[in-house]
Amino acid sequence: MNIGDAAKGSGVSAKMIRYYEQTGLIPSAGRTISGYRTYTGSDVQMLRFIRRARDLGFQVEAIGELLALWRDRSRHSADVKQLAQDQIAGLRRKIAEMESMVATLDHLAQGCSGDDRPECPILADLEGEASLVAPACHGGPGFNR
Amino acid sequence: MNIGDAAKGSGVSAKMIRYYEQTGLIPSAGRTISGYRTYTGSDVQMLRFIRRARDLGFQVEAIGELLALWRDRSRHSADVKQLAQDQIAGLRRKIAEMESMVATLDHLAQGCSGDDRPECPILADLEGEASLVAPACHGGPGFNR
DNA sequence: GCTTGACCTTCCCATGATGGGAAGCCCTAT
DNA sequence: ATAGGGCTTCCCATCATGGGAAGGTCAAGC
Repeated sequence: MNIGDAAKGSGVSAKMIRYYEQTGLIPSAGRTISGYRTYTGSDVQMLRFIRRARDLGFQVEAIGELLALWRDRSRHSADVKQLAQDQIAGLRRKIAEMESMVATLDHLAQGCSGDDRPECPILADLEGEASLVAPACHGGPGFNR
Repeated sequence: MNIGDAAKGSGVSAKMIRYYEQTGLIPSAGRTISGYRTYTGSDVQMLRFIRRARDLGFQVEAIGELLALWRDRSRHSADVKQLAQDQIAGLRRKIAEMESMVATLDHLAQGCSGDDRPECPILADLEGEASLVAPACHGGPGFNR
């Protein structure tokens, strides 16, 4: 089948299939005499594997390792598990970062009247007036006055 | 002061200061006769504002809006709050996505023996065998054998 | 057979925020 | 005057993805 069908069948765009080939994530596809790439059912399965891994947030580099393990019948599941756990750890780290941002923003937004007055603890905080909770102040530390 | 001092004082790299100028986020800095950019204390304060906003995950485009509101003395705090809440919503959406990935991965990893055997529900899932929990197949659940 | 439209190819460019590095000018302290 | 560090611009790279142009190919319908 042609690249368009492989794309439809796998959920990976034709652009990305070519990109994956170019970067070596997947082997070069066969070609027709006229130069069209050809794909088999198992190629589509591999592409679907890749798409699922992407959906789980794996970087392309890690997907390369996953594919290698997938193809290796004498793999140790411990190696796969390790990749998954690294991925989990990375995601948890990013989640924690973002949760910290949300906490700060939420805190600041709650202190903001949100009406037509200009005073705003959010801007005051960004300005670096004081700590996270810096009230609209403009006159020194207001948070324990 | 020169760009290096502004960078040190604000926590924004010289590279990024030039980039922000180039993209119009900040106005063009003054120049000495010989072409060096010059910065004032309030420029540094603006840069610090930008860096804090970045630390809260705001995209540069949103920071432009925040800066405009910051400079606008007749702003309505409601507009600032709206930006903050949009940011919170965006972060929460990404967090939810990642949490879903973690949940799936965690689930799969727990079903993986993680030893020297090749069977692995993680790969089986990526392969698209069945549902999230697809056990190492060819013979039923292996992880509680 | 020829046309048409859909598909394929390669190549270049763009994203967003950031860094690296080179070539060359400037400034200051010795 | 010379050395060193800082500044300038310009180009390139990241990472995964898409857009689009120019041109070749294929299959269906007339």
